[in-house]
Amino acid sequence: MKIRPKAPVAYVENLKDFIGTRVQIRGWVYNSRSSGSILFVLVRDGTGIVQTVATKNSLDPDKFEMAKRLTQESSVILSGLVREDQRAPGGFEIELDDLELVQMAQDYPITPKEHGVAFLMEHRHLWLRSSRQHAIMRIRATVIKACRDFLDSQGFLLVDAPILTPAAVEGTTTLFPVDYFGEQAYLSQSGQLYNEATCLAFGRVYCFGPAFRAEKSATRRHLAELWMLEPEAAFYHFEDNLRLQEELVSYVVQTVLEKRKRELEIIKRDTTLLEKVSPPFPRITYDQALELLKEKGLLLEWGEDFGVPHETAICTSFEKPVFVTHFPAVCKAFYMKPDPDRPEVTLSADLLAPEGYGEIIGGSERIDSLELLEQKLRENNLPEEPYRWYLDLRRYGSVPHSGFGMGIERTVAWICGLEHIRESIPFPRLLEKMYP
RNA sequence: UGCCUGGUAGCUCAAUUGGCAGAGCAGCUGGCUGUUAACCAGCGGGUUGCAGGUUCGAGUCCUGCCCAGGCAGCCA
Repeated sequence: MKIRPKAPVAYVENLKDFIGTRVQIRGWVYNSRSSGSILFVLVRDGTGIVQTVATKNSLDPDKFEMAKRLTQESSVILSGLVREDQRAPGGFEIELDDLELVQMAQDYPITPKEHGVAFLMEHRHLWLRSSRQHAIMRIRATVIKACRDFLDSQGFLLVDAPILTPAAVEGTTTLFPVDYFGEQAYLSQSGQLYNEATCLAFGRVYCFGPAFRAEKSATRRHLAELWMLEPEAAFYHFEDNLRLQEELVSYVVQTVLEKRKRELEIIKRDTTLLEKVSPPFPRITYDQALELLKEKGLLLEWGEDFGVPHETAICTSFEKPVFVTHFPAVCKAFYMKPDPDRPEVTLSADLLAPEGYGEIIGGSERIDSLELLEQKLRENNLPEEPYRWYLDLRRYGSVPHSGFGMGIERTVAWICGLEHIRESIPFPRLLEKMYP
């Protein structure tokens, strides 16, 4: 048996820097093909997949025998010479001269053939090892980084909101209750109200974290646990808010197109429409949206909120994301500021992503008048006591301010062209389903 | 919660009018020195979701239940 020196560890994504060098790769067997005296083992190391080739001449006989018996997803540490080879998928190949088995996997459930959604979801912890899921998770990471880079560069400060929030302030049907030292608490649905406090402290802020919705929604665009980016800015009016949104979304999309070209190819995303995402975005008012829907045969009474078919009809009428503005106060939250020229509508806007993806952002200018906010609480039958701190914000140096919440998973689903939101997050929490 | 579709081998599916439950992949054994979801030969693998009913005979028809997927409702 030949004694070989230890080679430096390389990662598949950097192999081009190691052509002609002997390296060590640590990873998992993705697939293998044997042809008697020559053997091809595809190995993934988390950064990519590389084809390794072993022959009876290149590898000791006992290691060659072991290589032949390697099963899918067995963990290995291997070394060999890196070289370019057009016959290898990815263009690089490693000629094996050493191989160490870490653990032999047995009967890996996800085979290289097709599988149904239910089976894959049941094995989500293993499904994440596939190329497609790798591509989506890398794009998700880029979306999040782009959001933060953009806001940081615009002078926004990351100030996080609490996840555990005190007893019922609004209806409790859509909240997850938790026991908080014997007191009833709830998982946060949104950081928005706390953002208003930090925005009056720091000027321009955002929070980024999970939000929890206990709604009985079992659709392809709902999650019980989702991640939200929520900027809030003092002295921002309605118009400033929309401009920030279209600049943010455009930056995120263009960054993904630039940095995740390969991943978009792996998931076969047609990027024609994504390339058009740049400011300004088209805008229609709620009233105009009703007209548009009427033309398409979808009748809606003034004051009714859109259902999924309505959102789909509106967003497929535009090539870019579209703002629907000035929603009736009756179908929006109590804190949204009424339009001074027309108090029955609010200075609110939803941003609908194209290609049928629908709402990815909801936002508004907030009520800054103490009297009006107190009146809205009464109109909505909300108790004043839990809102004492929130009312304080209008008592001590109140200013016009605006903000919005962007759903990360819906944004990722749109950018990746996913059929269902469940692929946009590592471990989706769907209606009454929490495994794995 | 309602409607629609489905549940057959570890996975993806087939099984004509109610008439012997089958294929590919995965696994195992063997073969092959450039494979590309490799290929070739062979082997093992089944409570047809569960319970009941109709029938000489049920994977197939009927009833109930369970589970899954899709659509909708709901949805700061």
